[in-house]
Amino acid sequence: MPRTRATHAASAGRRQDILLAALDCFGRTGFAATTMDDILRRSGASTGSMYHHFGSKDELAAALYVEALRDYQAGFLRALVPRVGARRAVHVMVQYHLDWVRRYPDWARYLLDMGRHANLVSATREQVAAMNRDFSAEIVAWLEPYFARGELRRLSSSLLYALVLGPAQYLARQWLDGRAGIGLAKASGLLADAAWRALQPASISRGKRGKS
Amino acid sequence: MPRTRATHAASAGRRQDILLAALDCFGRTGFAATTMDDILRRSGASTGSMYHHFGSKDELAAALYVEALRDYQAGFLRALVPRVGARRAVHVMVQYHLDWVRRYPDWARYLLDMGRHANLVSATREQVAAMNRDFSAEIVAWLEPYFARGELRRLSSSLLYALVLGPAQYLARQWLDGRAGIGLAKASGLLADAAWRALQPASISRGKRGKS
Amino acid sequence: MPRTRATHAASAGRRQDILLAALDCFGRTGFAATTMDDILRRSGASTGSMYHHFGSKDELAAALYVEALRDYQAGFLRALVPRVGARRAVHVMVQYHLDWVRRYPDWARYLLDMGRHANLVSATREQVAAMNRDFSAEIVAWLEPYFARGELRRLSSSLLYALVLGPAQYLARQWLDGRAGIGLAKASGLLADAAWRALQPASISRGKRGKS
Amino acid sequence: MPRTRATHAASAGRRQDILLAALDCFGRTGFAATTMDDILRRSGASTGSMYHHFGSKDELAAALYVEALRDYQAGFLRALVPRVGARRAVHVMVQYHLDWVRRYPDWARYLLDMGRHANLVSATREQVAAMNRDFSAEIVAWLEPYFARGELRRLSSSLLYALVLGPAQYLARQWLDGRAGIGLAKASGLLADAAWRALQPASISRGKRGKS
DNA sequence: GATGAATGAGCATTCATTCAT
DNA sequence: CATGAATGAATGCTCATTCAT
Repeated sequence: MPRTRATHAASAGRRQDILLAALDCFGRTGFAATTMDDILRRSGASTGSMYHHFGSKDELAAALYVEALRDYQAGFLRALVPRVGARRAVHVMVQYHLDWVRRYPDWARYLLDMGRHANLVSATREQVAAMNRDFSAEIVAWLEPYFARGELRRLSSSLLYALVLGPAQYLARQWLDGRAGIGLAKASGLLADAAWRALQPASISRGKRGKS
Repeated sequence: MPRTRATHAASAGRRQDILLAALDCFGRTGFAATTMDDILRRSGASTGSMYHHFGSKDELAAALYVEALRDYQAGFLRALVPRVGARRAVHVMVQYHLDWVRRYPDWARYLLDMGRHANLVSATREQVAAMNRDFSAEIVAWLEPYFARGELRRLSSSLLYALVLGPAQYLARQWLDGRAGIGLAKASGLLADAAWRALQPASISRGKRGKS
Repeated sequence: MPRTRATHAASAGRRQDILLAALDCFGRTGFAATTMDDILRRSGASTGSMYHHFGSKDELAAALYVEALRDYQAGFLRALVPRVGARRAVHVMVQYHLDWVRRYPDWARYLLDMGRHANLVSATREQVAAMNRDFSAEIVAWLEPYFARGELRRLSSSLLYALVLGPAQYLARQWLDGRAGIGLAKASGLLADAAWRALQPASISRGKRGKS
Repeated sequence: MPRTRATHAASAGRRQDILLAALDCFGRTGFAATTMDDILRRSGASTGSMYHHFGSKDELAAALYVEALRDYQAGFLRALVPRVGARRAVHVMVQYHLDWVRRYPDWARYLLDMGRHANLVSATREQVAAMNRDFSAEIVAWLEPYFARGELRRLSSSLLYALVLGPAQYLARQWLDGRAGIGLAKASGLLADAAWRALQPASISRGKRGKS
């Protein structure tokens, strides 16, 4: 995960090398189109070594996915400073998201690409589901005061994320593909503001409504 | 939707059969994991026939992509009725998007999945780029009056799409994966409204701003 | 065969077009590596038309082979003017050979390439064998007077051809591959002379012989 | 002859097995008509093993070609004993050639068949060209004294080979196809003598010349 | 832990040939 | 005679994975 080397001892090197090589390859060509050989060559490891550390391509992909997700979520939760205003709260989430993508584009790309069709070994699938559950719960708990006070609309989590992260995600995808005409940092404020508006209690623009 | 241009006789059948079979397979298992044999079996065509109509797996995927994109964009532009209010204009776009996804989930899934890593033959890549360029230009032209009158914020197209379609896209992805806790039709109004709020000229919620 | 068009009526066109296209393709890439489609494209004919005229790829190749062989042999026999001196007789054969190769390089290449592994339909195989038998017989008959008079060594036909045509053939192969440092016409006299020397009755250079 | 360079351990086995199986198959049915599966079955290797050692069918064919050529040329040069009489020198070349064909008919067949249309990977093409260049240079150097003393005609190498090896080559082809009415060993002396005559300085039979 | 030769099922694609129009 | 869509067996090659050293 975002740390580049030497997690504990110096011997974690091989494992980490492989992980990073895989990240690079998957990011470049996608999971399916990447061959174990590609990863082998890029990491400098041997076939045997590779299978010693990761039992299979799927397992490797899963380990990578968990690593990425863990880092993203941990950072996210760390950013959730308590007792800020509602507007600040929304901004924090959007900006963390864009920031993380900007700082770890490879990991972001991977997380985004693997979201669907994730070839997750069933064991990992459950682990990921749990991580997402916990993550979501913590966020909701953090937001609860704002909901309770009516400062933010209480929405189903699907809608909540769609409104808060949807625009950021959309732009992030474009940016990662080199097709966004604007930097993520620059867009950050605007997108955060849009999310903030979206979460305002309902009354805002009703006046202008025609028939619809 | 995705109707073939009915080549000459009524026998556009084979080609279309293959196209639809491919759509189904790609949607189910993804491009890379789908074998030509899967498509063969599902379409009832023979290997030779398949390669007679489409030169390769990539070409087939590209043809499918263009077909999907063409239909999405054509419908989108048809929905852009002129001279409606600004609010209505924004709603139209969001709702068309969600509607299309809801009515053609297979095509939507395919378009979404192929967005990145698109194995597009270089010839097709250019065609797609041109389609997107034209499409974007028409939308911007349609919105121009609203920008001019100051009814909608004039933003770069990246940001514009991020704000308008971002949330819808986010939810659509979840829905297509069966992970959205809500129907697309039901969410439509809310997401459209959020987009509308996002595009309001800047002053709206400034009062509540702290320092940020 | 070496005539370019219109053997009889104007309708022989298609057949001849195909034949020539095949010759060209086989010569370029070899029989096995040439696809029926290559020939189709080059000849402008359609699949059906092609199979109407020639039942199969092998049959086409066989027809071509017979055509080439017939022309080569007919010309050869025509060149065998009677009652010339022994030396002249030998020269005639070598020079005809080189001349034919030089004038019909494509046909020569084909004949040379198909000599081995000839995918000849069994019917054709027999026909070719007969043609060769007759051809050989006529040559031997023509040479008989020289043998009888002791002006040329009487050798088995294998050896005879090896001595007479071997050098010419060797150079012809190189020339057809663009690897001969000399023109065929220029080499003609020298090779013919070598053949003539080779066929002299045995005594010539004995004086110089050591033990061998 | 074609012994592998015995890589390291005694286990050069697999590679050599495949090489020999390929030689056999190519010789039997020709390069194009031989399938990788044929070679697989005959060698007892697995698909993967085969492609581990040789990257492709073409590469395998090229490796085989180089092996054959190397052995032929090395043996040839070894046979060039210095300071023998001119006649003996010519005999040595012709006889080595026929001898090699007789002792390694499979390799000879392959070399002969692959001469044209050689599917040589471009890397190999250059290597082969270099081998031929060097080989030719050594032969010419060896013959130089005879040329200098006027004991042999100084000819371009194309012509030289055509005269010396042409007849032998012609007969060898027939013999390899089972169509020569005579054994190679038996023909050897006669063909060598013909080459010797051919290389004599020009004056020999001029007296008999008519007009020509 | 590391190495790399070996495995073999599976894949995209080719291509001679057939046949309905 | 001509056309070209359709056929499907066969082919070269890939690639995740195993295993002996």
